Amino acid sequence: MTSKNEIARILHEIADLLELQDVAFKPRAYRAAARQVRTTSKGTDELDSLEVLTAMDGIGESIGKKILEIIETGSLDYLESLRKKVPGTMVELVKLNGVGPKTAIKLRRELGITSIDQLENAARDGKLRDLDGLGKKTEQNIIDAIDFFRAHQGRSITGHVMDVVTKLKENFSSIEGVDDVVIAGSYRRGRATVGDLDYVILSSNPAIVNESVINLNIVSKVRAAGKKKTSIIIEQGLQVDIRYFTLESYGAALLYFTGSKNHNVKLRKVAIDKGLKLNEFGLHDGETQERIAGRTEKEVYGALGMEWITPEIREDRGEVEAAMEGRLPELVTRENIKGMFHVHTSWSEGNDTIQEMAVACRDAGYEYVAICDHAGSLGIAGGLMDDEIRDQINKIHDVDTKLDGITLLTGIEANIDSEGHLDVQQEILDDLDVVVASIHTGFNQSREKITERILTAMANDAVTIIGHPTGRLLTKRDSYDIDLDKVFERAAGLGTWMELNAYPTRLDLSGSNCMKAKRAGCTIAIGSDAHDIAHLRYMTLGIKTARRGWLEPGNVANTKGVDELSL
DNA sequence: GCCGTTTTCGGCCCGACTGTTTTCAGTCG
Ligand SMILES: Nc1nc2c(ncn2[C@H]2C[C@H](O)[C@@H](COP(=O)(O)OP(=O)(O)OP(=O)(O)O)O2)c(=O)[nH]1
Ligand SMILES: [Mg+2]
Ligand SMILES: [Mg+2]
Ligand SMILES: [Zn+2]
Repeated sequence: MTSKNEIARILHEIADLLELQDVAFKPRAYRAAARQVRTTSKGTDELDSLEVLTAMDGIGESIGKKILEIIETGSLDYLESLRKKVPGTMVELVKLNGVGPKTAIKLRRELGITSIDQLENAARDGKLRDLDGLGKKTEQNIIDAIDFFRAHQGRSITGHVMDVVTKLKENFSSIEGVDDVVIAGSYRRGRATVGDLDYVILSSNPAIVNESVINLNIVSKVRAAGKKKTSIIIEQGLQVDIRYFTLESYGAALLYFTGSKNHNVKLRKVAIDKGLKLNEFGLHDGETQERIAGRTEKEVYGALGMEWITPEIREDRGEVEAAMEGRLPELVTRENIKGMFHVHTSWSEGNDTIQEMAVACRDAGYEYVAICDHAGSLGIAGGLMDDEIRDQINKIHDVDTKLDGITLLTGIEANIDSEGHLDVQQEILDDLDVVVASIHTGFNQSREKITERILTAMANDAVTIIGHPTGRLLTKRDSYDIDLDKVFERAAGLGTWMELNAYPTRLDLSGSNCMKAKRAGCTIAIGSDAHDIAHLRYMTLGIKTARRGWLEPGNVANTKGVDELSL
């Protein structure tokens, strides 16, 4: 059976191909439908009737029937016919900065160009400058865009840019005439990866400030620089977008630049329905254009009839409706987090001793920490063999007795083998407080097989947490193929916790998967997976991800006190 | 292609910057 992700991928591809034929509005409709399919809490097997499908927002008769065809036959005639009309490589073209659907279509029509390689040859041969609407500058811009695309494509891991974000803020703040600097965009929303960094700068003299900004020595390229916004490239090809605003617009500006785009569009529709107009300068009367709100985000939301919405959930996934009806959830916060699961020490491949890790957790304000080093029977490098785990249990008890102010829990990160069994003696597992069971091998097994491995692992009473349940490594490796709906349902029944692994390259479960897990009735344990005390700070990413999944304190195991854990 | 407590047809968010153009299209945020 075709998975929801695969159906969504097909709908996306249709949108891309339609866009490259200059079809209006349909691409948006297909993308909206794809989003619905990807995020629905219904299982694929429930999507087998037109009634169910068309009941979903953004899915009508036409797309509904196409989804049915995909589910029933595994393919889609409409997609095949589109693929015949538009070469697949053409979607590369619009990934280039400055090249959109109109240009791509023109390039194909006038010069037969359908790939980046062909475009590069034509540009270097000076063939683009004579096209209607293009010129020498555009030709050079396209050459630059191709170079840039090849050198640095892709998004950045949020945990890896945290220091850059702080440094930039300091840089901008120290410029004469800058009154405030706020990081907005996907970073403020707490996404696991960011496409760029977006800053709102408060200033009554943007012209002078902008001059200083583009002359900072961190700037490697100025993409665009105008009176109200500027876009620069800094180290490693990271793009930084800046918008300048004044106080009366500051809230509306933050709202706009924090996004998401879908959230913005939804708010603007709400405004229209009320006879108003929302832009980044404020909320305005539709007729007189008089400003109604704009100084703070709260003021704008309020004037639209809503409570203030926390940035992490501004994704148009029901938060606008919830805010209008006054039923926004109270999301988990750092203050709610009492304990730390899943840290590594020098006993396996961590950098710090049990004692050092425990002290760092205590000083960070946690009441307990579960030491969960790698088990090694499956050949995991640096992992502990059974006798070493026994020794470590004694050591952990030892440190726990001697150290005040924090409780140490014994634990292990055991490996789920290709049959779903764990690579640690059952007797030991039964003794441990916290058993994290993770898949570290056999990623290429079938969806059925991998799902079955996890279900088998969960059937083991000793297992507390399923570690990084999808196995994704951000920007490196996709998740293995797994039926999460099934896993969540079983986990909810058994009381097994799902990990939200807070390590920057994982953040697994993702926010949207946390949301599904919550709806299924699961408890989520935020695991730091720290291999060094310096990694403990990444818990903030884990908490933001949990908030993105609409998790409330009651959904998160770490909010329990050590006596309430019932391990 | 989807949608509708003002609509079943006619909208679909709104604005800044660039490069090309003699008044604005295209792209991007
Ligand atoms: N109203 C409106 N706002 C937009 C649009 N595109 C972007 N924005 C706003 C919302 C975005 O969060 C914000 C920054 O744009 P970005 O392209 O940097 O997106 P964002 O940071 O959300 O994601 P990213 O990780 O950078 O890909 O600008 C748009 O088409 N319409
Ligand atoms: Mg951004
Ligand atoms: Mg941006
Ligand atoms: Zn692991």
